[in-house]
Amino acid sequence: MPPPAQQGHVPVTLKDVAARAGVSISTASNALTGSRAVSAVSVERVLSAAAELGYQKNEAARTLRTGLRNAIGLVVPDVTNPFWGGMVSTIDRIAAESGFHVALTNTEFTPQRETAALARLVSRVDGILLFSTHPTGSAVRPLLDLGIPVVACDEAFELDGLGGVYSDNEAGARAAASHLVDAGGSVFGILEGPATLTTAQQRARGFRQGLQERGVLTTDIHAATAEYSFEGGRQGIRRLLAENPAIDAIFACTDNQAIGGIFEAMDMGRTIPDDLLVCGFDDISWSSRIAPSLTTLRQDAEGMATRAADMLLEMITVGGEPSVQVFPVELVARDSTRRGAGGESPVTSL
Amino acid sequence: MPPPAQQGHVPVTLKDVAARAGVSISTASNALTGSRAVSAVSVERVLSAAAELGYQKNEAARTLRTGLRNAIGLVVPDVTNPFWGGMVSTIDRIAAESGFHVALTNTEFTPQRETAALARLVSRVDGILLFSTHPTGSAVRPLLDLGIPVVACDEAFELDGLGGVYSDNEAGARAAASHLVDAGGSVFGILEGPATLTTAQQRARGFRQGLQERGVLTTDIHAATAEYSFEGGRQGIRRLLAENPAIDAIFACTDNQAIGGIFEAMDMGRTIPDDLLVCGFDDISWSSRIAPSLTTLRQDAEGMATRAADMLLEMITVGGEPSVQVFPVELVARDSTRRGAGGESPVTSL
DNA sequence: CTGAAAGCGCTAACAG
DNA sequence: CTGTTAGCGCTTTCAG
Repeated sequence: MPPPAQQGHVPVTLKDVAARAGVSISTASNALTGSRAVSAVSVERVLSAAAELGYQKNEAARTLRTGLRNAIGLVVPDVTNPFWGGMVSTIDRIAAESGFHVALTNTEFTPQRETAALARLVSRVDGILLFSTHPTGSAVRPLLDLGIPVVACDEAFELDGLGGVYSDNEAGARAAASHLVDAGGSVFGILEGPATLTTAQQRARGFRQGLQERGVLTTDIHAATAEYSFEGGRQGIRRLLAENPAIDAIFACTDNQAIGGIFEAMDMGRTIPDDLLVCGFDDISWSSRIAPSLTTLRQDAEGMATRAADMLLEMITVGGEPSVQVFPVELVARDSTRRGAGGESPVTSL
Repeated sequence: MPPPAQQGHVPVTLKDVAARAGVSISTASNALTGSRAVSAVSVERVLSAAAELGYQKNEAARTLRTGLRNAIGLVVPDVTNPFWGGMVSTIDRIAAESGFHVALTNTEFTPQRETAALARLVSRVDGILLFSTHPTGSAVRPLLDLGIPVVACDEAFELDGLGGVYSDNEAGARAAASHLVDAGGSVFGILEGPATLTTAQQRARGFRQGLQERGVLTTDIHAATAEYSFEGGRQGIRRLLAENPAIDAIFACTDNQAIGGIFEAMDMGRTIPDDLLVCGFDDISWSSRIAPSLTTLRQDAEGMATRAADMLLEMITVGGEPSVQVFPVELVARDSTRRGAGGESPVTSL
């Protein structure tokens, strides 16, 4: 009968396992990793020795030797927002399937935390998935020079050697403009996002372009800047409507803003969609739940997260080349822009 | 003039820095870490050499030598749910302040992913914050035996040596019962959670107790099991109301369920709160946004996350003892249980 | 205050 | 198929 399994705080090393199995350290290692042929008997003995001792591979030692950390860094602005939360969930699942773990940093939109996270991650992960809110080359260039694969996601980031996975924000926003004109809008408000966010810039630009194409005059377009949040939307729309009471159609850069805006507008006595049309961007799950349900541009969050994770893992494991991929978005028309008749939710791909 | 800074994929080691600074490796190390007194001149030379070469400390080597990983594992069921998302955000902030990074795993409520995550985390982190949905000692006991600090959070988990941070679920649910009776409920429905979740058990038990204390007969209490999600709530309430149309008050174990339930009930033609009173649990941000706003039991998510992270970091860094801490919850009465007059949102601490 | 050297646990040559 | 051995880069004795 074998002695009792190793307990307590003294770590069990490969040496212990080898000794108990009566083989050399390298045979024990190879039996465990399978990187070299080992006789069935030895494998069996090593495996049971490891199990009896409760052996746990020391990842730090393996990393030091091989240079592989089996970890990816994930830098996002706000996991509380279901748009990013869902992507985090997808990425975590894919990483886990490949045996990678995810080192998460939530920056809360601050450049300091983003920069700090990047610096901290350098020597701890094999690659980084970056949802940047302050895309400065100076923080990312060094990573690339160090040979660390980086894939930017959601927020566009132009840099040589950087992978990218984005939505077609401009096309989506143009479609929003056209849809709001069709729905009966005549004086327009834009709830823009913070200036550092490329998604905010692209969506605002696309929306203006779209209105212009439909012949709307610049004097009938008003804008306010607001945080990418429910509260940001409330405040933004309050300012917008206070300064320009004639506004009868609003485009918000995110659903969170749009929903905050809807609630604020209703509190101000507006009726949606009759007094005010509202269109968001993202299609978070809550958008179809609130009343009135929110017309929005659906991003393929799942698809983008999957592509970004796959691209990064390929860059890490087989030296895959970074590429830039743009995902189409689709207009989901709901009650917030549907005057008169109710009905189903038609979806238009762009 | 010094040669150009090191670029490219060849990693810069401490040896390189020491050579360039003209000091020994140990002096370079001490200059960087400050663990031993070093002359001002040497410090200066080492620091500038490190900066010029773009030196990045190799964390794996440091970990191998010191045994410190400066990482905590965070295992949660669903980051998409703002209740957990918010806690993840808080924990990440606190960890980052102490120089720790967070290895996140999203289990999506599956025991396999939880077990796998725990196994993968053992040799990669200094401690684990566990939001378990399948609290089995067999997965956690080994971690404790290995000397890895573990703090359970949200879902109660009884095990020697395990830290714990929980809400007082029973007291909260009792308060919900009393509140629903006061609000005019007479036939009650419970939207229970999955049986493996201790929060679900505690809340259901507390609610039944509370009803009993108020003299409600067992025959007037009906229950259905549902996932902790919006869709789970929809389905659960549909079954509940189909089988027991007399139900006029519902207690859901989570706000997500409650909100799904409200929407489903309204789709079924019920008016809330007049036909049906609804009370949730959590107080996620959306609960105050929907119409009718949701009466619920507010958990101190921020406080719990802070306490859990602090406790874990103390256990890791100064050998702090694990303890079990229960946070009070408070009833937030809103429109979903307020028949007749509208008004503000009174809050009752328990 | 500084340097030389040991060694953390593992993998991957390099011999058998 | 197996064993011996040389480090991966760092921190930390141990000697000056």
